[in-house]
Amino acid sequence: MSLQVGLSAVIVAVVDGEPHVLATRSTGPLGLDGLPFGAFDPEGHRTFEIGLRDWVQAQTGFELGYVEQLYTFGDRGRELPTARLDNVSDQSRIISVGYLGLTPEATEIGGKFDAVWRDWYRYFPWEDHRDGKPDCVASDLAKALKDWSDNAPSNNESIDRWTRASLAFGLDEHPWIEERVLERYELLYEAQIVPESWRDRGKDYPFGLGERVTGVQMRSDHRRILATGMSRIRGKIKYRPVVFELMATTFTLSALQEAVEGILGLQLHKQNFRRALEKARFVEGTGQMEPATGGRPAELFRFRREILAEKAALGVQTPRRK
Amino acid sequence: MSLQVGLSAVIVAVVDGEPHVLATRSTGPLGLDGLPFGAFDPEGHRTFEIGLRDWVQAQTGFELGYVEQLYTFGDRGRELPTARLDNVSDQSRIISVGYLGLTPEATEIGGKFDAVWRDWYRYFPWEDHRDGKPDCVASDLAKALKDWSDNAPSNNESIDRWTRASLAFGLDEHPWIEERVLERYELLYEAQIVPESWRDRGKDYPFGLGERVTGVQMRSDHRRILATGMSRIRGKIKYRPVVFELMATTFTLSALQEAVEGILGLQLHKQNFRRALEKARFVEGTGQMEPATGGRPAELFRFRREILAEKAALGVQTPRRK
DNA sequence: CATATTATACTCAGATTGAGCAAAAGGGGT
DNA sequence: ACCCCTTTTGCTCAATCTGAGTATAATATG
Repeated sequence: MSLQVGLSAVIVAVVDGEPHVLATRSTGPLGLDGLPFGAFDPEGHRTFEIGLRDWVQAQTGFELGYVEQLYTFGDRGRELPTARLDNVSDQSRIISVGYLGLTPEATEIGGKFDAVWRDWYRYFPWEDHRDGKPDCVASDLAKALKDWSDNAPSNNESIDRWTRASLAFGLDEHPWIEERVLERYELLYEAQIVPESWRDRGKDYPFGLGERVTGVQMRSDHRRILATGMSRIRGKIKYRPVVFELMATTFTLSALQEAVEGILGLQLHKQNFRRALEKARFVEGTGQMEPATGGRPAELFRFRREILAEKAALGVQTPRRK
Repeated sequence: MSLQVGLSAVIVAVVDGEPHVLATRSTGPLGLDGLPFGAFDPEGHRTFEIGLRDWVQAQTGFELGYVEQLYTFGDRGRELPTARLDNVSDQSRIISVGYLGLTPEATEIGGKFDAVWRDWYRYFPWEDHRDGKPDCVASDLAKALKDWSDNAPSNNESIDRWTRASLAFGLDEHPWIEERVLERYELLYEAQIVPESWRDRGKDYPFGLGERVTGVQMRSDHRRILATGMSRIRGKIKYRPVVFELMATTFTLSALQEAVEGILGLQLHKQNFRRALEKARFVEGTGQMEPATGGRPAELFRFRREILAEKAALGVQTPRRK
């Protein structure tokens, strides 16, 4: 039997401190959002990455900068029977190679590719802890997960479910671990709290929980791929200076901090964040000032790209506030 | 055009502090070592991981424990024209999904699958820095890389080459960064120091450097996949407690340290290594003793698997000695 | 019973981290 | 001009962690 291979892309940009992803809009019968997705053409492209760049370029008009492979999804169980993916016949498609791309600017999208930038918390409202634990976690999801645990077939299973849920979502005194985005989404999928769980089995979604709680669903397994991308970037930001791929050539330290905070969904301690930046020698001041801060003008900084080569080149530290 | 998808596995075990990988022995006309490799059968297996487990089980008789996806290789440029891969016709093969598997014991291999455990430094002699920088790096490879830099077409290119080489291999005062295994291998490939570079272009290997310096080659791009696996495990060991997947249920702290040292190719500071283990509460003593240490008997410890769930569950810290 | 060998315990200075306070430099209104 | 608000930037301090070294304990060996 033959397989077709698709490429899917999680393309991230930060707009005013809010992380956005490039999403394809509401096509097909179900009218769901999706990620940019295209077939990989082994004739035309020597590598996946070249294929991806070409195809994003052709369809959205902008050039990808930083790109890394995320994961290869080959799980037949997760397929959406009703999905119609461009250029890929459902019969043979099994595999999609996910990529993460980071761009410094959310260029407006033109061309035939009907894509828009969307706040990524639209799909994952429970992931934004910048103003403390959001209500949707603290009450609605906690309750739904509790129900799921209580309705387990055995007592052991019940305990196991609640242990996993409370660890993943930072309930019952457990700390919130921001990079476990995928783990949380998969738990919600397993607990059938998220509409995809029902849709993939051809059933109607029975819950009363709205998008405010469960987030906006995506077609096929795209929300899972997005979760993988978010996990990756949240983890990587701590040990590789990848944030700078999301910034313009110059930026204020506050803007940089807001970008990191947006990605992590957490607030950071300003003074310590800056101290860590200085110690790692990631940035250097340009004499210029940015006056429109609303207070004292801020100096504009630039990323010292040389540091990527120098020594260990660790990531940005993320000292939690409070 | 259709593609075939193969699964390749980097399966690691530590024998007496020496990391080993499962290799397939010298089949085919060239008589090269390779990694276990099999076609992915989308009909028979719902996921890659299930497929991999099944097929390793069937061919070697043992059960994989910890498994994670490494990377998907789809690079046509790296293909070996003369390779003959079992069950996969060369015509259509482009993609292979690499997996990393960790097992606590190097079970002897039986069955039709002609596999052996091999010290992984056999393929990467320059990666073992447990007794300081090895000669093959300090002299032979440094010289070969210097030649490659000097023979660059332009002066800029020459500087760029040497910068990359000295950074990757820790020359000229740069520190050795153990997890950059893949980067180093790819540099040697690019610099045509490694036999694969010539073989893949259908030429004979012209150098006088022996296997003591360039390591033992593998068929197709398997040495690159192995390098990817080594990079992954060397990086991950620091932020996830994966070493324990390589240990039996009980072990002495020295054996644990030797395993980590073997993986990283570095020596660690014993006291500080233990202090870090204690602080993270990764292990707990069983009252039992291991008498055959050659000196004072050592207590046998066990991994506290609960910690995987608890809090952040960081990795083992790796305080360098000297 | 001394010696070699390995395991384990303890100490200490320097660096790093978490947290908070204080001053500086703008804008806007009165 | 002056006060108030806001944001940037500079500085301090205690608690903890890290790197490195020293000392002692428990075996086997000759």
